[in-house]
Amino acid sequence: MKNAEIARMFQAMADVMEIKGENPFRVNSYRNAARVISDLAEDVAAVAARGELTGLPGVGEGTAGKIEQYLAEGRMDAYEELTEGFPVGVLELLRIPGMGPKTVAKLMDERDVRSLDDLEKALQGGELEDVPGMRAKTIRKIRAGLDLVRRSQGRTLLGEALPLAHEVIEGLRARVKLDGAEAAGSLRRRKETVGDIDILVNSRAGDAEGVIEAFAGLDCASEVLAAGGTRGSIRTGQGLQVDLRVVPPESWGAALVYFTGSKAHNVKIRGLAHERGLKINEYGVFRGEERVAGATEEDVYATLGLPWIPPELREDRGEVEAAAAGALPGLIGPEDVLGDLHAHTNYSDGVLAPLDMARAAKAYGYRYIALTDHSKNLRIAGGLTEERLARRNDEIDAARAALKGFTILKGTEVDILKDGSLDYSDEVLAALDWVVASVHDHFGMSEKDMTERIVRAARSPHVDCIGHLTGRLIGTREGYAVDASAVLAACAETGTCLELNAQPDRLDITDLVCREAAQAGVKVALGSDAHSAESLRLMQFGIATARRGWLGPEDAINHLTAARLRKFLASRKG
DNA sequence: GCCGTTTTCGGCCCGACTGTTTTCAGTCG
Repeated sequence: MKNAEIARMFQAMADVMEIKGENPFRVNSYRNAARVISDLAEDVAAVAARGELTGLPGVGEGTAGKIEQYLAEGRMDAYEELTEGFPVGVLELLRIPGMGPKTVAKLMDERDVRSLDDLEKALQGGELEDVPGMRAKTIRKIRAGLDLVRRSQGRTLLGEALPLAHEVIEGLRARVKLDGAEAAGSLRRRKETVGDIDILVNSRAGDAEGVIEAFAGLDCASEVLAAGGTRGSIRTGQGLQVDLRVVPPESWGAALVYFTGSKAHNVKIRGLAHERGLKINEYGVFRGEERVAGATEEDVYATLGLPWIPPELREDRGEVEAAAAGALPGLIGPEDVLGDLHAHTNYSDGVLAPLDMARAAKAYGYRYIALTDHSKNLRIAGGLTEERLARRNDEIDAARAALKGFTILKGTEVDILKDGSLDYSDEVLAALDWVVASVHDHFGMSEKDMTERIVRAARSPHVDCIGHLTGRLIGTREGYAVDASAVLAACAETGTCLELNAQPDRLDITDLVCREAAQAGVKVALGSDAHSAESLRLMQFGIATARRGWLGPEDAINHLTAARLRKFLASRKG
C-alpha cells in the first residue's frame, strides 16, 4: 500500500513550493491531497483501479495524474522536478515551531542553512544575530524549537507505525506460511511514539531463512540493513527501521515477553523468577537446564504465579504487584466504546454532511455520534456562527428522521476564550446535547492563567467536556502549560468529563492523566476528532491510550448507551 | 491545483498575535 508514501510526497512538494514562494492556494491543494490520501482507509491503488481518484475531495485531474504515474512507474515527474537540487534537510527545518517557509528561505539564502545541523552551527556561531528582522527573541524561539525537534527525532507516531507493522506482517503472510507473527516492543505496548518496529515470527528453524528472505523482499523495504539466519532488518521509505526475529514455537511466549518489554517490566519479572529459583530469558523460563515454560506468554507468567498481563500495562507502573494481588484492571476495549464524542461535519472543517457522518458512524458499529463543529472564534476551521449552527442543527433533525435506530447528538467544540468565557452564549449552549470546550488560541499564557482559564470553562454548567487538555502535537508542539490536577479537581466537582482526543499526534490526555482522572472520579470522553469517515477509525489509538492509562469500560462515558448518556447529561444540567 | 443550483474563470485563506518594526511580515490555528 503506497498511501503513506504518496501522501508524504505531496506534503513534501507543498513544503518545497511554499519555501520557493509559490501560489499559496496551489500549495494548499497539495496539502489537501496529502491529507485525503493519508486518511484513506483503502489502498489508493484500488481507488485508482476503479478510476475514481478524481472522486476524492480535493483531487482533480492534475493530482490524479501524478498519483497514477507513481502507481504505474514508481516515480513522479512533478516531485522530481520540484525536489531536484533542493536539499532534503531543509524540509526538516519547517518542523521547528516558529520557523515557517519565509524564515527557512531567508536562512537558506542569507546564511546557507540547509539542515538542522547547519542551523545548530549557525546558532552556536552567533550567525543569526545580524540577519535582518531577526533579534534576540526570535533567535531564542528558534533555539527552543530546535531543541524540541531534536528531542523528538527518531520517534515515529504510533498512528504511522502500527499500520506499517500490519503491512509488514500481511506482506510476510502473503509470501510465506507463518504460525504466528506479532509486533512486539513499544508498538505492542501502544506507546504514543516508537523508535523502531520489532516483529516476531513464530516459525521452525528450518523455515527461518525463507521468512527472512521474504522480509528483505517486501515492497516497503527501501534498504536492507541485515538479513541473517534468524534475524533481518530493513529501513522503510519513511526512514523507519523494522527488525524481524524468527523464533521457534517453544520460545514464542518467552520471546514475546522479552521483546515486548518494557525493560523495567522485564527487570521486575526477572527478579520474581530469581526469587523462585528460576531463570527467565527470551528462550524460555528455566530451572537449571530444564525449560519449564516458554511456548506462550500465559505459561511464562504462570511460572511466576501471575496472570497474563496486557502489554499496554507493562511499564512497571504497579502492574506486576496488581497482577500478584489478583487486582489487574479489566481494560476497556473497542467493543466497550458505543459512540464517538468528537467529530466534525462539513459545516466546519469536516468533509461530510451531518447525515453522511452519522451513517459512517453507524456503519463503523457505533450507536451514536456527537457532531461537534467548531464555534465562530475559530474562523480558519469554518467555526459556526449562531445562524449556521442553527442551520446545522436543523439538518441534524432531518438526519435523525432519516436514520432510525441511531442517535445523533447536537454538539459543539466551543472555543474557550482568553478569559475562560465561552464562544457561544449560555442560551445557545443550553440548547445543545453535548458541549466540548477547547482552547485554540493564546497558547503562550502562564500556567496559572491557563489553568484558571480552563477551570472556569470546566465550571460552566453548559460544558460537558474539556477537549484536548494540553493542545500538544506530539513531536511538533509542546502542550500549553496547564495544571492537569487542578483541572481534574474542578471536573470532579462539577461532573465535567475530560476528553481523550484519539488523533495519533494528540493523544491528549495522556495515559498518565487518564489514570489520574479515573482515580479522581472524572469520566473520560473518547473522541476521534474525525473530519472524515475514514478518520473515525483513529479511535483505536484513543482506546490504546486509555488502556495504557488503566481505564476500564466504566471509566469512559462512551460506555453508556445513548439513552443513559442523555440521562446523565440531563442530570448534570438539572 | 480545485471547484461551480450564484461562476469553466476567478475565488479559495481569515484574523490574531508576535516581534520587529514606525507600518508590517511571518506564523499559526
